[in-house]
Amino acid sequence: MANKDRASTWLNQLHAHGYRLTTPRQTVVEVVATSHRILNPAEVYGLARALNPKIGLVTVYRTLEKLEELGMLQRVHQPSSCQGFIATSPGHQHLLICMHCGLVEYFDGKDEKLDHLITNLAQSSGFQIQEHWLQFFGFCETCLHVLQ
Amino acid sequence: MANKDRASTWLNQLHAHGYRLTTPRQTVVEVVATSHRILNPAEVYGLARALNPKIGLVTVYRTLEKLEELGMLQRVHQPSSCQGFIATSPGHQHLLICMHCGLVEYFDGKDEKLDHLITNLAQSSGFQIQEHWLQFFGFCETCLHVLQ
DNA sequence: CTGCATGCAAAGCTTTTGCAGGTGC
DNA sequence: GCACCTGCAAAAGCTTTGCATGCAG
Repeated sequence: MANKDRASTWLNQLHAHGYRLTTPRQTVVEVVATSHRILNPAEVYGLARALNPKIGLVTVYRTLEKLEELGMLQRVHQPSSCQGFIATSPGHQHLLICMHCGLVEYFDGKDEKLDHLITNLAQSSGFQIQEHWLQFFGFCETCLHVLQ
Repeated sequence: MANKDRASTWLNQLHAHGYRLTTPRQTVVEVVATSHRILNPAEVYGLARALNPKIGLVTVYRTLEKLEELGMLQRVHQPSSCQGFIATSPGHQHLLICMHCGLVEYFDGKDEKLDHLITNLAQSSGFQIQEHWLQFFGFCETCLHVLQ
């Protein structure tokens, strides 16, 4: 799905959940649905203001909150910060994150070995395991060149 | 290693790095070196004050910062918060974390399959992968009973 | 027209910084 | 005794809340 389509899909979903389609919401959705990079609220605000100078930071926070609740956005924790957002991807996807520019690549987490590890861990520890994080951090090709 | 020993080991290491062994530092080390649970700065402060009522929150922050720099403590990100600290464990250890009480179990992350996955990912994405997080979240046996 | 949504301002938290006094070594 | 360390107070960030106005449906 092209990221432009993602924006309109998200707007439809917001509408389907009874939320009004206001200009500020459309702006925030436009920004985050089309981004390949992790964005924090301040970055979203900056990009949104370029499209719609009247938008307020508070609206950005409130819109991100809704998009996260509805499962379109996920919050991403990184070594340097934990207020980043990126579009979710269908299926259980793991992330490969550029520590310099925040570029995200998804990869499929379906892994028998991991399932097996979870079963073993649960058995040996007595924990009931609910979720897991598998994330890789590095530098993307573009940033590798820049950092040389 | 018993956790009591860990506290004195850490104090020795602090001393070896030229840091003075003050009462507030000893208190903070005592608290975090003996904890099996993830603690955030406010929790460390609370526990430290029970041992030494005069201690200041600022000193807690500054001591945690040093212990992290020297590699004795690691910062742990969780779905609910990202300001938790727990003792590091020798070797590359992954974490199993109780989402209710913060109890941590370490398990060895040495995994050929994971190394293989990293190699493949680096190749297909062009990323230079620097680090990864593999963490499991669930409920420990004790909390499972409490939550029933 | 009705009520949800917005944006400003202010409050609330957590974390960091400045500085005078205290204390390991 | 000197330099590092501490704790208070204040500043600095970031996020949330209150409220009057605005606008989607």
